[in-house]
Amino acid sequence: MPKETFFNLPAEKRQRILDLAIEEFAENNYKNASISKIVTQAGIAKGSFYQYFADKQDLYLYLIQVSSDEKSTFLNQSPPPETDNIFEHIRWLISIGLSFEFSNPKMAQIGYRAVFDDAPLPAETRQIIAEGGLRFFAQLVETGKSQGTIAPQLDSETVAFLFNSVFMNLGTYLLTKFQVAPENLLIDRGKALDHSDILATLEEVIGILEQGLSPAGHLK
Amino acid sequence: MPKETFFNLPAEKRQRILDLAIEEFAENNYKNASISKIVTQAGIAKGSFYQYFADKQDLYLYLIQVSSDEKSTFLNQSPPPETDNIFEHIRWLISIGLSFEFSNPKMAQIGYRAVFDDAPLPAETRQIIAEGGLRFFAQLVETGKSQGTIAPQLDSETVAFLFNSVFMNLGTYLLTKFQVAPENLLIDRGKALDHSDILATLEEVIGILEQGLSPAGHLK
DNA sequence: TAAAATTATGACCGATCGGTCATATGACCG
DNA sequence: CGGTCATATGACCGATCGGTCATAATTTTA
Repeated sequence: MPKETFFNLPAEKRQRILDLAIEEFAENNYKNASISKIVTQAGIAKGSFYQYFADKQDLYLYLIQVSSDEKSTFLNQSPPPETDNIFEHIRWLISIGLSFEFSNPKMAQIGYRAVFDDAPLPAETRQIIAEGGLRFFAQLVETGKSQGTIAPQLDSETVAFLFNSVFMNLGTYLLTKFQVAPENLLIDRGKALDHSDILATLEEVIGILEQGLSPAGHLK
Repeated sequence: MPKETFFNLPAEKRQRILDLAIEEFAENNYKNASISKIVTQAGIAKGSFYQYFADKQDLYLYLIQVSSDEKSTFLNQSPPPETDNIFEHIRWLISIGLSFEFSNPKMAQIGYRAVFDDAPLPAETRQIIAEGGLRFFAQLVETGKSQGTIAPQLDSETVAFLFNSVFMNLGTYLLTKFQVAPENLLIDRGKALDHSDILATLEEVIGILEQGLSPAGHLK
């Protein structure tokens, strides 16, 4: 947690530091992200930074939290679908996740790094994040099996891995495929996904998985 | 390319340096991989290293080449299947790729990093590697469409992305899922994939994709 | 064996890093 | 005004990095 001094800062200055920190940690892994660079670009003294944060990790964990909070607000903006079909549920989840990634690509990037990097997360937190994706999808798969939308003889863990692999990179893929400029995102905050071509691609991917996992074809 | 001095070294010493370098670059990205650490562990003077290699990048590019050569020998060890079905072809390709990854996990890791890291590859080389996976799969998808094994209305680029995402991480997933110990790999060099449970999982993943992409269910 | 060529060495360099600290600045209060 | 207290500063520290170079040790050649 940042020190009180940081929160006493003029909002503009505080935000400038935060923005530069987000950019630095989005572009570099934990070790390579440079405090020196942040303070130089922010136009503050090195010593000032350490009046705001205990150390590098303090800043990093704060960024993780800010990023997580931001994503939560996205999830609360639109209600979950009422259907029981897990693929409907995934459609909803992923499209919200994409909205977040499209309007906060840097924050999303920090989140990804948190999973794969050498980041100094508390062991507990790291475990939760790392297994979170797989566990979460594994749970969905179980539900899908009991609904009859996923072939029961498939290995749940493997299917969860499949989901995880695909959706992990989908945001970045769509960003490059449709050449979405960051400016457009900030304006449309949360509405960027209204582009029908993006949604169509998402639909295609989920459709392939839905058909591939359906019990119909897996009658050995 | 290493200097002649490096190749004049006693084979044992040369290999020791190479092994430590492979380990260092497998565990760290380019910037964090430390020459100082390598020479310390190898028991040679810093200056000696620079008698063998022009600089850090020289060593790195050599590792990439060694890794690439090693994988080539794997591909030449077993002949491609005679079938025209691209899923058969993928089965063959991926199982060979897994053989390589299972018996040379560190080299494979260096290859992955080459795609995602900030590695100082010649722009040309980087482009080839980065787009290689996608382009390659996209070509396969086109073939699959003309064979009638992939629904023609699907976006080839998106399907290629799907393949790429899944197979990119499959090796690591299988390594952890089946807790394969590195020692076993080195002994069985290339035979590690004989474990039927591993092959069964690979089969499951390809089966899901094959069914998901088949034209049968995509009749809109 | 003496000269020449090759290889090995580690102190040293400048740059960068995260982090510290004595000191300066300036706002607020009595 | 004087005093207090939060904030700002940047020189400085030790560690690590990639890379250099004069010199020493060793091997090869004549």
